[in-house]
Amino acid sequence: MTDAPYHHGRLRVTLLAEAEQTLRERGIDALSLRDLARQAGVSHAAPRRHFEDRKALLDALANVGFTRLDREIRAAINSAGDDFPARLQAASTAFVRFAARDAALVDLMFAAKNAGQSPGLSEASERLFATVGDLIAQGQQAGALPPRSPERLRLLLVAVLQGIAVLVASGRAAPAQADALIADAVSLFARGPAAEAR
Amino acid sequence: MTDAPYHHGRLRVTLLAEAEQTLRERGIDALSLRDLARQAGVSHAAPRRHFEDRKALLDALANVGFTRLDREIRAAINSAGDDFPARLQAASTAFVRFAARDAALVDLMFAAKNAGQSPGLSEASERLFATVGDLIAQGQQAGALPPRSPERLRLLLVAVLQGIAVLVASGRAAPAQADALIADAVSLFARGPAAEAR
DNA sequence: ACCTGAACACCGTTCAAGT
DNA sequence: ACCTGAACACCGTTCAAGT
Repeated sequence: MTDAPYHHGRLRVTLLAEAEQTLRERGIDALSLRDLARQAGVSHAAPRRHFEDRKALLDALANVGFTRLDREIRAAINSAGDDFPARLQAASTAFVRFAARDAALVDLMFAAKNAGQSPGLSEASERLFATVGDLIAQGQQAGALPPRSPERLRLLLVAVLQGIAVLVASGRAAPAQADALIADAVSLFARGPAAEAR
Repeated sequence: MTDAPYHHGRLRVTLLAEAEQTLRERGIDALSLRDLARQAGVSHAAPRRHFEDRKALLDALANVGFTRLDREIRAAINSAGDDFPARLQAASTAFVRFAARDAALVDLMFAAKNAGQSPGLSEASERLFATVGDLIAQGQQAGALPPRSPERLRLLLVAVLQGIAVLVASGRAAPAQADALIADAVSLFARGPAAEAR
């Protein structure tokens, strides 16, 4: 919050931080480059230097989202001990918590239009996927998962986690239900439904 | 395509059909009320009679999406015979096919901002959820699913299906991978991973 | 290298008026 | 009941010009 004019790299960081907050509090429709510039006390054409267009800002936001989600999931896994189901549950809970807090950001991160798009974005999402892959590998080493096709297991786990997260983010599953959902997903994944009721 | 002026209910249907096509071919950013009006040969203020604002049009689109997805999944289930895994796979495949064809529409349908919103929208999505619930009930009656907590199983299945669909829609899973994903999900769900490799 | 200010085309929304 | 046309405020994007 210095009074000095925005120079160096300050504006980019400032715009991104403002955008994150606006996205969280008022949704993606309220996100305009001109408004962000106004908030930053800068002319409406200034953001252009740091984000080529609106889409570039959105990509950068999704990027930040993937990086932060990856960090939070890693932290959750690392503080969950050695037990595989416990680690899986910790990762799932971190994902759901993230989705509940930043629902609009999750929309952005998994939007279809970001298919094979910007390399920076796919790089960030691939780091998250790699973290899930590591978790799968650990589960297989611990004998908690079948030893075949880690790639397919990884995709399936990502699908389950993302599916639960979106259900929570869109309000179709209440936070209370989310815990039960996670528990079911974990037991399904780590031991199969056979362990649950057969 | 009559030459008569747009009256009666024709304009609403026309606008919706145009919007569906634009959404599919050019994405949600290309969807503007003014442009739709232009395509329909009508003044830019005319759509207002049928859609109060842009959000109302988007809600209607999501509504159409849920209704159509439900219909396609029902059809797939009904033509898949009596075997539960076969029905589950047919439903999953129909979902993925829908997502691959209408990726942007799927984004819209499961967007976070449609939380507890318009009653019409939640009604349409609940019909889809009910179809999944029926499938779960069939699976339990056939003894292919554990007899407890059908509600939780339903939510979990919706999460898995939606997760796979979004992975496909966003290009993070190739159509070829989607089949393997579905097969894994089906075997995980219908028999547990224990049946796969243990 | 970074930002400003004017300009352009486009948009959503509103409203008095037409048929 | 449904549509038109003008109007308003806002937006993304471009570009010559400033520091």
